[in-house]
Amino acid sequence: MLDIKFVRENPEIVKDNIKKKFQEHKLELVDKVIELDKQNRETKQKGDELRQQRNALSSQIGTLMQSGKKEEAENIKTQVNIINDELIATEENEKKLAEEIKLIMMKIPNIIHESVPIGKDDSENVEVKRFGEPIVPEYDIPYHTEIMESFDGIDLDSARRVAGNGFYYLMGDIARLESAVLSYARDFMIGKGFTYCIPPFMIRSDVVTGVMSFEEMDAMMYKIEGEDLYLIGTSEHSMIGKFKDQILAKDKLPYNMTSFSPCFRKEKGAHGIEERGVYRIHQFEKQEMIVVCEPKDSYDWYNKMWSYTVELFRSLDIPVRTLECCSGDLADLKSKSVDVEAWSPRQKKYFEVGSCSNLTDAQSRRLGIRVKADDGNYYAHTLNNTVAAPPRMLISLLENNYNMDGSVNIPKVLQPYMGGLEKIEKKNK
RNA sequence: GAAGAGAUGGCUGAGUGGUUGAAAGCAUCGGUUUCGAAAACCGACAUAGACGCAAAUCUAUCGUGAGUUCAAAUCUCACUCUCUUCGCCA
Repeated sequence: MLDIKFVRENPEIVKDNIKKKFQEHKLELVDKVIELDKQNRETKQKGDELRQQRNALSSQIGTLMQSGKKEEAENIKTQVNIINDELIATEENEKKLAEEIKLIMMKIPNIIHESVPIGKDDSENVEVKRFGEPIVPEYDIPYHTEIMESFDGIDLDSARRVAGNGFYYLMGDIARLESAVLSYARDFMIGKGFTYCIPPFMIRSDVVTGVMSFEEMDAMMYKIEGEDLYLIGTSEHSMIGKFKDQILAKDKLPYNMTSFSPCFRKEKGAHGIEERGVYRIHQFEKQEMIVVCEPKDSYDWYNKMWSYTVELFRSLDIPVRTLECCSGDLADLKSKSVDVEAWSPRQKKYFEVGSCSNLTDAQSRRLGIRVKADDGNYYAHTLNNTVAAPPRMLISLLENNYNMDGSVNIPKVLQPYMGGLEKIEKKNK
């Protein structure tokens, strides 16, 4: 969400930004919201004047009543009643205008960073850099669920019976590997100075609408029946919600946190063949990183954050690349975003395992996350990035460490979390 | 889950219908004093919005939302949260 003042004063910048994002249908919203804002301020002004009159007359009544001049007081009361009638209509108008403005402001996208490449959709995202050699072995690599099944590590059939499609039972070494990845990722981030945090896995609707759009909410969030609670789609939701309506002390910034949570997603809509297995599911676990910082520092953090994910994957010997999100593919709240993609030697291409975003002050304005300053408070900047989402990470881990005999090597750094196990062997059945 | 008590500015805390945006204290900042500091004294000290070069002014906000009233921190209702007691439970 942009500052209405900024929109009022820089309509051309806002419109250019909308064009860069190929959302021409939203261009009209800019002039519309400026007009509504004008009306709103006029209406507010009128309301303020009426309220002023009422307040002045009311205090007169007080004085008159005390000195026992009942008749005069009654006279003024009727005057106030006339003002109040007018005020009711004005206040209704104020409310209506404020709602309309907010609705439009939520649709106007955040100003993208000047470095963001211009493009229509994800096909125009730009590869920035590759880390590690993408190796394709001379032998075939099976589909990740097949590898897991060969270790008796997954039971999708039972999961379907128990919870339906989009859930899994992980078992044995695979389940342990998932935990190992999470623990390793957690410790990795603690080593980078981040504070480990386990947040609530459910949040109230006011937090939900603060952190995402209605469309996203409908497509992602599970609601708890009979309660004003939703299952989080990512720990970012409860982690950023933690700061809702807070005025933060300057010397407490930055808040850099790494949080663990299960993530619940409806995943409305159809998906392709490559999204079978554990690639896209209704429930998965994730280690996340969240930063709330001074506006001037947000791009430093942005660069640090994605590079931490790259470093983590490289420490597991998984080749990765970074893919810059182009203007058209960038979510409205984001100023800049980069995907970290891991190499899949089976598909012979990279696939998304993490996403790092700087939302600048768009999210904090929406949620009221401010920084206390002597000369007026201002909005903090918020960023989020995936450290590791184990189900997807397992895919890349299994594929990149798969041996011809069907065994999978455990990367050195994970071995302590696996009780020293160096290799997962195929179960002969 | 049941009953009771409560929610006021950065903090403590007064305030039960009418110059109360809110006493007092603490903290913080500026000044006087001092060689310097402490103490003392004087002063400043919420947020958001409108208008304006600025100063000033006006409006809203005492957990949230609604209601009663000419007028609400103060009365009514709902919700949220906190505390106490009981119950239940990892």
